[in-house]
Amino acid sequence: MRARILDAAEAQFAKHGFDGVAMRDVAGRARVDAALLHYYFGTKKGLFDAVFARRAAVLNRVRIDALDEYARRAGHNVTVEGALKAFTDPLLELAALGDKGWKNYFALLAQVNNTPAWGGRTMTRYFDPVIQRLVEVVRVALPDADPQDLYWSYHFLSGALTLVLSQTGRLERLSRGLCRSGDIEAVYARLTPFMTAGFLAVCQPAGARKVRAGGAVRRRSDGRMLQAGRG
Amino acid sequence: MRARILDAAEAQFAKHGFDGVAMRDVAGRARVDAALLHYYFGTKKGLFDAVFARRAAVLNRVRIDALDEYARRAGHNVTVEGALKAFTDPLLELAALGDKGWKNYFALLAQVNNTPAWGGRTMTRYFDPVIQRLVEVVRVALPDADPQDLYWSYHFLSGALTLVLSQTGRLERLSRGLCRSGDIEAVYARLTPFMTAGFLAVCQPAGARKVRAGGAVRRRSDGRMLQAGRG
DNA sequence: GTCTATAACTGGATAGAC
DNA sequence: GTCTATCCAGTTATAGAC
Repeated sequence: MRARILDAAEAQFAKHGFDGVAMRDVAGRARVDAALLHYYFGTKKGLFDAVFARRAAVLNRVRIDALDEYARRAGHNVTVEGALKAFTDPLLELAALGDKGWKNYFALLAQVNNTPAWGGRTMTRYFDPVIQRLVEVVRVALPDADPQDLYWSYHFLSGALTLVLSQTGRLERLSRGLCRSGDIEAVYARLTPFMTAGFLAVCQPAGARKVRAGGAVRRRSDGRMLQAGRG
Repeated sequence: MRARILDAAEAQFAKHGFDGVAMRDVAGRARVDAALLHYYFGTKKGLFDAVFARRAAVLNRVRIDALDEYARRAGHNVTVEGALKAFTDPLLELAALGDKGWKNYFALLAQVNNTPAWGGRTMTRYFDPVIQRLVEVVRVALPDADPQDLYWSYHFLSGALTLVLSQTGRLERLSRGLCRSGDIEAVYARLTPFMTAGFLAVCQPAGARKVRAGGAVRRRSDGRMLQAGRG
């Protein structure tokens, strides 16, 4: 019963946000009486928090496990790519299950992650430990990286990942049907390579960085970029 | 008067989203009578659309101009980095002005971009032309790139860019004050290098791609990734 | 634990005076 | 163009029967 309410609330909050959802709607979709929601969860905010916390716990466990497992197996041979895969793959696997609940939850995360009023606080409260663990593991691969570069790089990854899972239909429209945003296989094939290259470009100290052909970048001492070659 | 209402509405919608804002609040902050909002904009949705459209027009003009200008000057020597800079720099410059209005607007964009119910449609309606132009210009640098790879890469960029501008305070908290999300100089220094590397890693056809040391990736025919070396 | 009824309030929107 | 007054639909939340 509790679960049915949480499922319905999750779907509605994911689609319309906290303020766009009426307790009545949730009760109707869950096919329970409206007063029950208050009996179980007290307030609307209580219901929302319960929705948010339920899968956060699961998500954090599988990701922390994946990161620990990867760090243990890789030892000193940790790579940026391996660390990022350990962080994102468990999430993509859940998204690929076809489970409506997880898809809704990820769409909810995308909204919260971009909600100025309280989104930052909420994401911090629930997800900081796993992200700090990710940064730790990446640091094994890039021991000389500037922490600021690592955090900014993660921030870029976070934005991309949440938008990918946000189910807005944006990509379909933009690509005129060429890409489907629910196509997790397509994300698997591209997200980690993209992000790995990004992390390396930003976080690898200048001395250790290989200069690549075409569009090589070099960091100046003040942190601004200079474009090498023809601009 | 219209402008004062739009400014107040922009700030409120940016912070709390469409459903989190009351017309009364907007009227109060704009210090005008509540009935005036309906006189000028008809409905709440009419007000929201006016807010959204106002700066979209400005943003589209400066970005299209920057892309055209860059394509003209670079000719056949277009680089991915140059194209991405032409696309993002005008936006970052507006964000760096210190103008509260633009900051609010970008936070609003971040929310809309991640709103499942109608965000995709809205972003498409207002911003598709400039993005198609970006893809066109990037294609001059990567003529053999698969369009799907380009659209996915843009999707990643879009998510990162909107989160960066979303003003949630997330980055501050995560980095324990080491980074400030409003620090546009820091974004300048990192966003383009990160995204350029990502685009090249994903969109450069395998034949033309240099294999990099450490964490090299190869695409299989089915699009899945294989990690080279120790995983 | 569950449902009925309703309190208490806030929301968008409008009619009509000036 | 602007403001007063108000309508009324929809909201969260609770009291109390069963």
